[in-house]
Amino acid sequence: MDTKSALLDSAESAVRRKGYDGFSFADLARDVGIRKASIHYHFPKKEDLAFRLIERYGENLLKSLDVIAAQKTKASGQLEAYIDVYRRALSGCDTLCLCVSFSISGESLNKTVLSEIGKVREANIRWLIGLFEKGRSDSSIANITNPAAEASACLATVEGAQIIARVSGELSHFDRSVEQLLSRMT
Amino acid sequence: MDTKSALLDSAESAVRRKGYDGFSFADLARDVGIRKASIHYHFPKKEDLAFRLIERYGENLLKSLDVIAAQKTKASGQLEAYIDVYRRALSGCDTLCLCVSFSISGESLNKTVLSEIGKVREANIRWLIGLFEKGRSDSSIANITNPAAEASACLATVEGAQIIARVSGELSHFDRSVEQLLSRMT
DNA sequence: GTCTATAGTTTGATAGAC
DNA sequence: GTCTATCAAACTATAGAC
Repeated sequence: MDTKSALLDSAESAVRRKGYDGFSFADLARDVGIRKASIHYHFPKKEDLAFRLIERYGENLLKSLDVIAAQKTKASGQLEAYIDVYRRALSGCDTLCLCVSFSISGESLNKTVLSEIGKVREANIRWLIGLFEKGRSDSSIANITNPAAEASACLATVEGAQIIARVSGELSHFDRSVEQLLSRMT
Repeated sequence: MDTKSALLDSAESAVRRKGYDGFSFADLARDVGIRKASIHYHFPKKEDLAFRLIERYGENLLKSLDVIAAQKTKASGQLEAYIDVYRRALSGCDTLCLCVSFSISGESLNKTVLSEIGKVREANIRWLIGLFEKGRSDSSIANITNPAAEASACLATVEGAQIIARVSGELSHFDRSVEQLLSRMT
């Protein structure tokens, strides 16, 4: 594994565990096994690291969504898989999704990073709208009248469910929060 | 206003705007108009401040919920008012609810503080379960089969909706996320 | 690419005068 | 209760050797 990728992996985990203001180059250096000054060769400023983190996160998320769309034919199965992405991202209630973690430290991030977070979220919502439109057509999800509202509510619910599980340390709290959503599948 | 309350007000706003790791005693001192060393007279350690913050937050939340329960007779009206508490807490997409902000910095908080956050959330959920039980009895909210699942989903949704609005800077994103929830009122 | 060395800030916290 | 003065530790970042 190249150092740059190792730094990104370690940083992503740290941000999702502790927030952007909660992790330092010292943590990163210790984790990857180089000196903290060396980090600046790969990412001159902490902001450069932040930008690359959210950019890579967006790329990976889109890939995951593509895989789901390719593997599951029914909307209900796609929704199930989508929720499981957020469930697994908790990894033992230790880490939140990167967007959620970044959202709290908004004042420490520059406009470029914030705008990239917005783009990722929009792509996410767009995919969800497609999902709920499909759910309305194939009738695999009950009571869909407004796919756009469903998409926003769904994203809010899985992100909020992560937060509740994270602070309580109970994965069952995540499951309880999304139970309603899953119960609409036919 | 006594200094201690002024410090708590300033600190609460700061945590909700920037997270626990994102605000410093220097910010606080500047805002309240005393020297940062003086803060330690009121709160010896930053953790003492954090604990009093979440404790006070819990007290205020319970008071708000009591007022809602006293003023609104129908469950639908109470749900509307509940969602509005979280909407107003955003205050121009500048501040999250304290529980959400604290959740991200979990690793910087001691067990006492984390446990208090848990208690506040449990009281919140308990109140919501009562609300949805009432909604099932008075039929002012549609399709309630499981009040406990509804309560967890509702809390997750309003918290997630706050995050989405916060990072996008658009209050309309909050409204879109809770639209689904509000559309079930009769 | 990674290192040592170091600059320059900022952090939470303490001691002691008033 | 609030102040000045100060501390040790942590922080991001840079310069220059290898």
